[in-house]
Amino acid sequence: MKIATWNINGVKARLETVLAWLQEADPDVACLQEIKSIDENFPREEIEALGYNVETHGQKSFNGVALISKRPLEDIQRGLPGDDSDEQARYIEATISTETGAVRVGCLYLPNGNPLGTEKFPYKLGWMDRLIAHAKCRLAQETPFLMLGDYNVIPDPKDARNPENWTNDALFQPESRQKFRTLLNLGFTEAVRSCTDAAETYTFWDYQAGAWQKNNGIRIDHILMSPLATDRFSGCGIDKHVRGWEKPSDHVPVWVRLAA
DNA sequence: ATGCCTTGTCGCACAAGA
Repeated sequence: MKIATWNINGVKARLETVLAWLQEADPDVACLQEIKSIDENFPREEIEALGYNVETHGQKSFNGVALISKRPLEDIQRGLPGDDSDEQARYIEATISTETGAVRVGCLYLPNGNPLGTEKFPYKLGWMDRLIAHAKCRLAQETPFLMLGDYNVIPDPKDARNPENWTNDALFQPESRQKFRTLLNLGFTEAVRSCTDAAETYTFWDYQAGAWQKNNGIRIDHILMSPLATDRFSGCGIDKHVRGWEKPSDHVPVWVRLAA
């Protein structure tokens, strides 16, 4: 079973690219972020035509997440618990049943948090606290659980080509990295770093200043697996070549493979 | 560098991203 995550930066502008990638990569489940669409405008028929079920949690203009799966998506949960006043569409979760049991999959778009010194950074940290609380809840349950998405956190200096350029950025603040470690230390395995220690392993390259051509990237899209999910983990990858396609997103897909 | 691109918006410049 192949489960992927990708921040597509706008489903309207990226539909042809998304369809091309789905046909090439053939994931069983895909978590999409930054759909930038309300649910009613999401191009569900085009994706259903490739054999997928589609569930969205969108909003106007910004943010928005979607879960697509060849198998049915059950027990859909929209929004991250812990703050009823939060109107930003950044989380959707569902259960997928397989021949060997169910997996619970959370698709997340963690707040960017920039610029520092505004209300955006405490919103990011508060959202991470809510994610930690929710993850504890899921770890206490029997179903294998994965959280995939755009975490907007550079975990380590080696996860940036030029870490010194990020010292005043919300993605690389000590508080952001600390909370990411707290989340991991609940008992999750981070898929990509469990596969490779290779330097220059990135998932995002800015559109500006030739970042892609210079390989000036960062690694901010992550897949966290609960112990029961990790037991079934058999491999992972980053579809870096997609960044070189026409009209690319600034992020590329990241995926894991689980037994059955 | 408050810059550089890209997307979406009841557009004709601006907000937001990272």
